[in-house]
Order: sequence, then structure tokens, then C-alpha cells
Amino acid sequence: MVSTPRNTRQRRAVAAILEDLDGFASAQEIHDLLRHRGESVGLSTVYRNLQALSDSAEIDALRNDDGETLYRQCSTGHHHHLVCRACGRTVEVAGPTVERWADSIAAEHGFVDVAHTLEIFGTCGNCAS
Amino acid sequence: MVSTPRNTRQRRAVAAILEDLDGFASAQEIHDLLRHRGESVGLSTVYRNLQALSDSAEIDALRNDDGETLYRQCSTGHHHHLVCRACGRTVEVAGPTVERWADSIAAEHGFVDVAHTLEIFGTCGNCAS
DNA sequence: CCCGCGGATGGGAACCATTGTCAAATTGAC
DNA sequence: GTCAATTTGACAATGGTTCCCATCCGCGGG
Repeated sequence: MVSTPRNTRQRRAVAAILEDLDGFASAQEIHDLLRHRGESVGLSTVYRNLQALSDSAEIDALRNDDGETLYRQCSTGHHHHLVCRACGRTVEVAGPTVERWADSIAAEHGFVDVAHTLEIFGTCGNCAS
Repeated sequence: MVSTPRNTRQRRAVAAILEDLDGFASAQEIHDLLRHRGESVGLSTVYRNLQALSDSAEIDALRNDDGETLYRQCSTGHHHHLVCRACGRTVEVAGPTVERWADSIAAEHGFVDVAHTLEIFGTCGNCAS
């Protein structure tokens, strides 16, 4: 039924970029990086592959204040992010207490199918100076 | 320097709608509601007034999964939201523990000028049935 | 090694929420 | 009432993202 994705040059290139990056980056930034690397990939394809990876939970996605979607290859398991607004540098943080708190609040008010978003934004030490 | 905003019909109409709504609504929804109420206001003006109110912290704004900005008149003071995906119904929740946790995590990693976003999404009891 | 099917690609058009533009209307101070 | 300054609104423009579709190519079968 559900066919396995094909192993194309473009898919490999996008995955390789994500391996090398350590912070969040937008689809367009990734598209530019690929071009500068000589591994040119169509913008549509970059979007498609990022979305596919995000759907299969292989990478994390979040939206910044400007409404752009940023992507990053993260460790597996549920976690949140402390992200530098300026350079994208990211620290993964776990907050087990928060998870439980959110779920209990939601249950308390009769909400089902609950999800939550939690991101911390700031300026990292390097970028502040 | 900073002049007081004028008391225009349009500004009053937007404020009145926000008084009557109890959940989050998008700029376009508010624009439609105004039209149906007979208090027609230009779309640009709706956007401008909502942004102004949001900037002066008189209303809260958040982005949903589709990237739309939603607005709501909330109680003053820092709080978070439990929002129904289907109908927009909203419960304001306070999480003092979370605030402190986020700030300390950020400080621990040398981040400054820290802010955080935390929203809980779910389907409310009414919409689930 | 060659074929052929169907998923993948890419370039440009289409989308859509939001913001910019600017002439005309309105507000509020005097 | 007058007048300057702010606000409005119709429309154009922006920008990130998705859609479209002819072409390409990975890959299993022969």
C-alpha cells in the first residue's frame, strides 16, 4: 500500500544538509545552502522533502515570529527547544513536569486529543556580544 | 510625541466585536462578523486596529497551525491558553511553575532577552460529540 | 542489461494571509 | 468652523508555501 520513498539524489542532499546543521533553518535557507554546495535542488522539492521528513517525525519543525517554518534534525523523543533568534542555535530541553501539567489542565476542562507547543526564544551568549 | 489614538467608528466597532467574542478569531473572521453586523470596516483597517491593540497588550494574539494569527480579548497579566481547534473556545490558564522553569533553563545556557510561547490545543467537550 | 511503471522532480503559476500605498475622509484641538 | 494630522479603504504588492503537470529517473521484473 504505502510505498517506500525513493532514494533520490535530492532526498539524500536534503538529509545531508540537515545532518550538518546544528540549528533550525528555513526551507529557503536550506535551498540556498544546497545551491552553494553545488547540490542544486528545486525549491518545491526542498519543501516536499522537509515536509515528508517532518510528517514521519524524523525532523522537528516550528514556526518563528515571522511565520516561517524552521526545520532541524533532533534527537528522538518528546522535547522542546531553546532557540537563538539571531543565529538559530538550539538547545534541546526536556520538561516532564510541563507535559504532565498541560495534560492535566486539558483533561480538567474536558478537552481531548490534546497537543501543546512550547518554545523558548532568546539571544544566545555569542550573538548578544 | 506619541499621539493618542483617535476614537473612530471603525476602532470602536473592532473593540466591540472583541468584547462580544469569547474565543480566538482571525482578522478575516472579525472582518466578516463586522460586515454581518452592518458595521462594515475595511480589511486593512481591521488588521491595523488588531495589530495596534495587540501591540499595546490590550488583546492577545497567537498563531494557529495554519499560520493564521488569531486575536482575543483576555484578562490582563501573563497567562497561557487552552484552545479548541474546532470552535476557538478558550480557557485561560496560569502556569507560574512553567514560567520560572523556562527562565531558569534559558539563563543556564547563557540566553538573554528571553520569551516563551506555550499554547495547549485540543478538542473541547462540545465539539468532540 | 534493458524496459516500463509510477513515484519524484522542478519551474512557474496559484494561493492566501498580511502589509504597503496613497488619495480622500474624519477627528479633535483651537 | 477651521485646519493639520491621523485614519481609512480599495487595491496593489509581498512573501512563504503549495499546486500543477510535463518530464525525469529509481527500481523491480524480464
